[in-house]
Amino acid sequence: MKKKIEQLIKNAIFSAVDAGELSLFNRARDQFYVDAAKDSKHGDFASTIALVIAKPEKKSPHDIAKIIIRRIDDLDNILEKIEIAGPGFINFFIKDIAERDALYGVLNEIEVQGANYGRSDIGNGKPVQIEFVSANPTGPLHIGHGRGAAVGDSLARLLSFAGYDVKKEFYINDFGSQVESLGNSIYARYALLSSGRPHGYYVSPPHGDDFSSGPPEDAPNLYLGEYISDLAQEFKARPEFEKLSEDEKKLYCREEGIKTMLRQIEDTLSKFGVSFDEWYSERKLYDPKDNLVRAAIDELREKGLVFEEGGAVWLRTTRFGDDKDRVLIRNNGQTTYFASDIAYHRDKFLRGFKEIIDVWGADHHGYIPRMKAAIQALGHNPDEFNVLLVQLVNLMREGQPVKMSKRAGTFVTLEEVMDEVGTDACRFTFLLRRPDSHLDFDLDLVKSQSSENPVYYVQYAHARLSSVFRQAAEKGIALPPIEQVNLSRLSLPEELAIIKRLSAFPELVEKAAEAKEPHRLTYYLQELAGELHSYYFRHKFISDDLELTYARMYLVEAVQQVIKTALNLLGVNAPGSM
RNA sequence: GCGCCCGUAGCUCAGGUGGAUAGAGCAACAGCCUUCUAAGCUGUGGGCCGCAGGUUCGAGUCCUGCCGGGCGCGCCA
Repeated sequence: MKKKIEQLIKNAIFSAVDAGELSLFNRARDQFYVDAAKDSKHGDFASTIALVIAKPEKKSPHDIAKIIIRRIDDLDNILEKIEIAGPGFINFFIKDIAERDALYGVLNEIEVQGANYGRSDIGNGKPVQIEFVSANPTGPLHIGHGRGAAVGDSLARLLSFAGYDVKKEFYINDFGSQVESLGNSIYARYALLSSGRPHGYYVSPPHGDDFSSGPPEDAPNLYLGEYISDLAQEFKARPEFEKLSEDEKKLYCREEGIKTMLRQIEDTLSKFGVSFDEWYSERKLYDPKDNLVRAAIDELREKGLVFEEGGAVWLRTTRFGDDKDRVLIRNNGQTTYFASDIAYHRDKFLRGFKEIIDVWGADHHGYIPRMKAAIQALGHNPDEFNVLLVQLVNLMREGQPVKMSKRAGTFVTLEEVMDEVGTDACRFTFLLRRPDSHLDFDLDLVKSQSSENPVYYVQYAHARLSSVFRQAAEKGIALPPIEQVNLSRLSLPEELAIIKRLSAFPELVEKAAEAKEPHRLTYYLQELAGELHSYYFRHKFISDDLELTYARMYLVEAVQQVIKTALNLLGVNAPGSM
């Protein structure tokens, strides 16, 4: 219906241009600023086109509106009337019959397309890669990773539904000092276990088992979490481990530590409903046979963007808007994290992705300019590389923030949070707000208020409808094919309003995908669920009036389908009963 | 000091790329289970959109300055 209105305006403008009443300027435009009117006094659809083009046309909006209206050719006879209102809004009133026919058509569409209703091809098969979580394999995932996982995974689902060819990737930082520390930490614990200290503490902490005051002074770079001593004890129990030399044991601690942590991370994410197409190891970038870091630096060098100073090798990122130039190779010969990242992102493009999305913690935002600069230095359009910032989560308990430090070993893991509040509530809560807004996640609140949690409100709508269908089945109601159902029995304002909302779903998907904002879906879901609950309370769906019953069954079936589809895009379950 | 993000109801936040009278949940108060699930529904109150200018037909939305909060500014990752 909206498309039809747009077409009418377009034709009217073109006709006016041909007649010389409007300038050619507007022919180039493909937007006609049509929107569903918020207030029914303003009709069904409203266009601001006259206001928008008033300036370049050098005419008053009112005059332009008059010209357009005069030239609108309502071939399908769908318009009741057109009005000019306010400063120059053009309000379209659709004939009742025409509007209702269009709405019933939506129910048909949903019935036919099922789970594919809302699917779009705006992505046009464009290969997009989205990298998220990418936590260091030096400890368990925490709640911040959970938020990144929920946002990244949901965005991937959304983009895929909108027609993009999406691949999800996890970047493993298994090279450099972080994993070195992991290995050392485990080995140190092991050494202490072997020296007869039963708990394997590196030093005796001043307050018993409590590391919340920070790492011991004589071992500032060690991870102190309980999982470290767990790993040490686990390795110590392995026969193959005890046979190794001390040097080999250190290596073993690092390598097996990484492996074990990665396995844990993968398990947690899988439990969270998140899987990846690719786990990309940083070590791969240093593979001697095709040293990608060297290749990346060489490429940049050939472009004359690399220079040496103070014994270090630099990239001239200031050429592309960065504050200062950045080091690629330190004067001790070691490459920087930045160098790895450049090689990694270069490889992403080499693998054929046309757009790259990175989901980062907001505390890394200062890193964006240099990365954008690097992308340009490699000869790419900076728009092909987008960073989505996810604000860190404040984990609360009883209204008090839970202080967490990986080093000190005091943190609540994502796994624990999931077990406490449930994965559905967890994911939905993360997607309730814009990713870049701060989020207080109070465990006790989410737990105790679980019955008032928006996720249950939405899921309940779905479950409730399942229950209705069970009732209908019990009563022996067999739904005839939709062509044989008199949908025009759906005439209540709330029924038409619900269908209208259903009809808005495909556009919502497209807009949310374009804006990369999955949280719009959660808002839509709450609104739709609200309308459904209200409708349910006021009207019986199953009644002696079979014709009406059939029509309503198709309506609520469509509602259930859209709820299910949208929940699925969020990675949240749509239960049949609760 | 410089840079980025944020400031909307008592609280937590939406506000679709500038549109008509700024919304929702929670909290508060008053009601609704002989009815397909009360994890639900109905109603009420609540606002200087941080402040001050600017851009234009029109600003919560865009620009500038200030105030207040968060984060970042390494040859760390």
